[in-house]
Order: sequence, then structure tokens, then C-alpha cells
Amino acid sequence: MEAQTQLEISDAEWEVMRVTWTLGSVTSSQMAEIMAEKMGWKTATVKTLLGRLIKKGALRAEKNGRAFIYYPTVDEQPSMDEAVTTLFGHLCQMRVGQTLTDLVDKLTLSQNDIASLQTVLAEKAKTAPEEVDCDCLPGGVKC
Amino acid sequence: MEAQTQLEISDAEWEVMRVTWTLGSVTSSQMAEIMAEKMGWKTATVKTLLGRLIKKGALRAEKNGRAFIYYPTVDEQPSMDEAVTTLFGHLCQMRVGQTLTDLVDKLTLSQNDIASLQTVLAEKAKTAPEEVDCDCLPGGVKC
DNA sequence: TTACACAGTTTACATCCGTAAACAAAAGAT
DNA sequence: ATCTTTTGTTTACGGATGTAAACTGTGTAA
Repeated sequence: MEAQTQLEISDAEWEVMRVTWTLGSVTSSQMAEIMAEKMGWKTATVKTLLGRLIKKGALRAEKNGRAFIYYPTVDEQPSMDEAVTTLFGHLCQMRVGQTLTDLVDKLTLSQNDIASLQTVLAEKAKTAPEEVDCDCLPGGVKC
Repeated sequence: MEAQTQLEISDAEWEVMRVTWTLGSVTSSQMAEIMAEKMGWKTATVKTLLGRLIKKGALRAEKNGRAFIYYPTVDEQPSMDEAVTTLFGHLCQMRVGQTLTDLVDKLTLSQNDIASLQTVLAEKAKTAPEEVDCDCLPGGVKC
């Protein structure tokens, strides 16, 4: 079967997904209220985004009387992982390390997050190469 | 003065920037040749992208006889940092730690990259909170 | 000088995105 | 049995993007 074609969720749509993921399920009126406060969007805008997410298959709607209740059809963590992995995949591999360091320096991480990262890093250190080459030019041209 | 308004560089444009950053300067014919191999793009496509990047101010063109030589006007590392920071800023803050861990697990990092990360993490651990709250809903609603 | 080959500039064009208004159907209020 | 409110569907519309062809000016080879 076809592996779920990378559903492209746009920035605005992503905000709708975040709320849905957090609440587990939402009605459009609920979402409209939340987005009005969080993003300053009109109800019409929210309706459009919900519709597009349904069409893209990122949300599922279950009829409940007059209206629908919306549920996410994709999980949050995998979606986040994919978004991040895709971005890093488009960056110069020689510089992802520095980029990551700069990022970690700015982010707020919990004690547990830090511990997990340290564990993963310690493990990676065992087999990490001395250096990573730039991959911005085709055919492994010197950089 | 106006702080350089976040120049939005699209995915396709980003590929052109990577090559320019790596080479320091390029002619359009050079870029066309490289992108034909790396991305399978027609010369016309490359011309369009170079033009758009000039217009956006990400590249600068210096006349050299009949043609131009293109130079980046923004640096690579800051651009990468910004792209990454922006993405993470749109993710549930409660989950960025896990996301980062998943990412690091997949990336290829050099020994030095790992060492740098470990240093930053050790420092952060000193003041890191026990946990980070979800910020997907407005007004700090419970999650 | 004359025609050719590059390099840059314009135009093209379908699709996606952000942001909504307009319209329609159905449920509830009177 | 209507009028109104709620909720979903259709239409809108300018700008960004990916992808490129067409047009133009000008050194260059003949």
C-alpha cells in the first residue's frame, strides 16, 4: 500500500493541529474561540483551515448532532520529528552540529530532557566521526 | 535603522544559497551547471531563483564583463540558526526536548559537535526547570 | 559588420497559503 | 410554521512558490 504521502501541513494549519493534539478532540466553535484569542483569527479562517486539514487527512470529523467533532489522525510527536528532520535534512550537514548547539543554548529544556540528550550523545560519541563533510555541492565536490 | 526584515528564503531558493555560501561566489552559468546536476533544474529555473534572491536581498550581484558574479549578503550559520529557531518556536514547548533527542539520535555529528553539545547541556542543567509546560493553548490553559 | 551565443529580464502559470466573506442546510426558538 | 442561529461548504483574492519559456541586449566569432 501507499505510505501516507507526506501530508504537508502549513504554518497556519499547524497551529490548528497543536490545539487539536492538546485537547484530543474539538468542535469548530471551540477551535474558533481558541484561535480568536491565540491568533486573532476570524471564525471563517478557522473553518477554512479545519476544512483543509480534513481534506489533507490530518484531521478526521465525526458527526455529533448538528456539528462535527474533530480528531487528529496523525500523532504529534511523529509529526514534530518529521518536520524537524526534514528541515535539518536541507541544511549543510557540516554545520548541523553548530546549529544544534546554538539551538540548545536558546531552548528551555527540562532536567529530564537534558538527561535524555546526554544519554543519546554519550552513546553517539562512541561511533561519531572526527568530522562531517559539507554536502552542499553535488558529487561530493571539495568544499 | 531597520533591522533586516526576516528575508523569507523558500526551499528552492535555499538550495541556491547553500551553493553560493559554499563557493563564496558564483556565476549564473556555474550555478546552472551545479543545479542541473544536484536538482535537475533547467537553466531558466536557476535564473529565476537567482533573480528572486537578488530582489529579496539575500544575494548581491557584481558586474563582471557581460555577466555578473553573485555573492551572498547574509551569512550561512545565522541563517541556519534562524530557520531552526523559527521552526522550534512553532512547536509545543513541552515536546521540544523529546523532539531534539529524536533528532540528535538520527543526525551524524562529529566528535567536536558532540563535545560542544555536552558542554552546553551541562551548563544548562544547572538552571534547567524540572519540567516545561505545553504552550499550545492560549492563556496558559492546563494541558 | 553580421549573425550567434550567453546572460539577464519579463512573462507564464498552476498550486499553495493566509485570510475571509458569502451561501446553504439544519436545528432550535417563538 | 417561520425566523434565527449555528455550522459546514463554496467562492474569493492577492501574494508566494516551483518551474520554466520567451524576449532582449551585447560581446564574440566569422
